[in-house]
Amino acid sequence: MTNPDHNKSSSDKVLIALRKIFRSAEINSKKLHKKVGLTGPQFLVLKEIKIAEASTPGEIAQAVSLSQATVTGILGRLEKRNLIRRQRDEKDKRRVIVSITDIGQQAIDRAPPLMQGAFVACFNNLQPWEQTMILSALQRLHEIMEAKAMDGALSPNDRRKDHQSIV
Amino acid sequence: MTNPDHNKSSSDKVLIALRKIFRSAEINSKKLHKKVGLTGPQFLVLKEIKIAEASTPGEIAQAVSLSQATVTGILGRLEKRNLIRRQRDEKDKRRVIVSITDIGQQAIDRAPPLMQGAFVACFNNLQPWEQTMILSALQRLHEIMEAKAMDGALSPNDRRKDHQSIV
DNA sequence: TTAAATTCCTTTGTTTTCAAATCATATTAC
DNA sequence: GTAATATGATTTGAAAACAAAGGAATTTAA
Repeated sequence: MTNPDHNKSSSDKVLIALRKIFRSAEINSKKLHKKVGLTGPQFLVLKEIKIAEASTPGEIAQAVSLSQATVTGILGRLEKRNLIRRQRDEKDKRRVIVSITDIGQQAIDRAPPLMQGAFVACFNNLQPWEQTMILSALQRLHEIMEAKAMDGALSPNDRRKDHQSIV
Repeated sequence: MTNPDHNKSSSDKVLIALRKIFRSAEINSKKLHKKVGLTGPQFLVLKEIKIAEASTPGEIAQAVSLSQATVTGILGRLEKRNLIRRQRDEKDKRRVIVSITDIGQQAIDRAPPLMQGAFVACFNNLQPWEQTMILSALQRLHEIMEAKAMDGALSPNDRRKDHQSIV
């Protein structure tokens, strides 16, 4: 049967764990969409708009770690459903000011209990030290992956024949 | 002046950290595509086909933790470029046997040093305790995200149930 | 003051991803 | 032996994600 897990290196396991996490997140996002009407990324962006009062696509993109192009797409979907509005900044007409509508407010107020239900609850139930540990592990991992994204090729000598790169 | 960490909760930070990791992986995948001609998922699937000698879309999907539909899509792109071939199983005509071609072999042999080099190298340079910490944090996180409805549990290895999270 | 560079957003094109619907084939039940 | 069910793959439809190219507006430089 597949997935013998033995003879896998530590880094392989990390990548596999990441894949599973992403998959869980993805599947859950779809479920939420059916249940609440908002996908994970939509919720994330909408929430950012709410707490920032008003913002621009670029700022939102930075805040949530998405590309500007991606945010534009999400914004389009949110706008089509009147959850947000876009207005050209009068002072600097290159900029677009994004703000949340009443409907958006309601959506975001209604969503959290459902959204955060399990994950946030579970996570918050962890001991503080464990929360901290998870967070710093993720941040460390991100550092490593950014380093990797930078150069691309490095040690060609290190040719282990097994497995699984790139999440 | 966005993103002064606002009033983000610990779980928010975890989700953001995950987003950043995912983003790094995504960006890296695109770079690799330009350099090697294979995206991360394509490499992953192709490699699985190689080591499994021959397999079916369903088995591949399980092995790499992707849905069958997703694998079908990737397979289509790989087949179009003659990196793999598909043949109907004569015994059970519902099944499709996927196997790697010579061209696919070459592609996969050429890719690995570029694909894995940096991440694996960086990760392996960490102290063992740090590797362990990262891995267990990820596994813990995955548990949390998958937590819920552990009712019957089909097979011991394959537990996909109900999840709730965002990212 | 006009031309060039920069900034900000959107558009375009491709890939990845999923669920749900669909189609064909197998297996089981009656 | 046929009808119901199950299984495996694909198609469809939608969202997400990126880079790269494009259009407008602003800022800088000449």
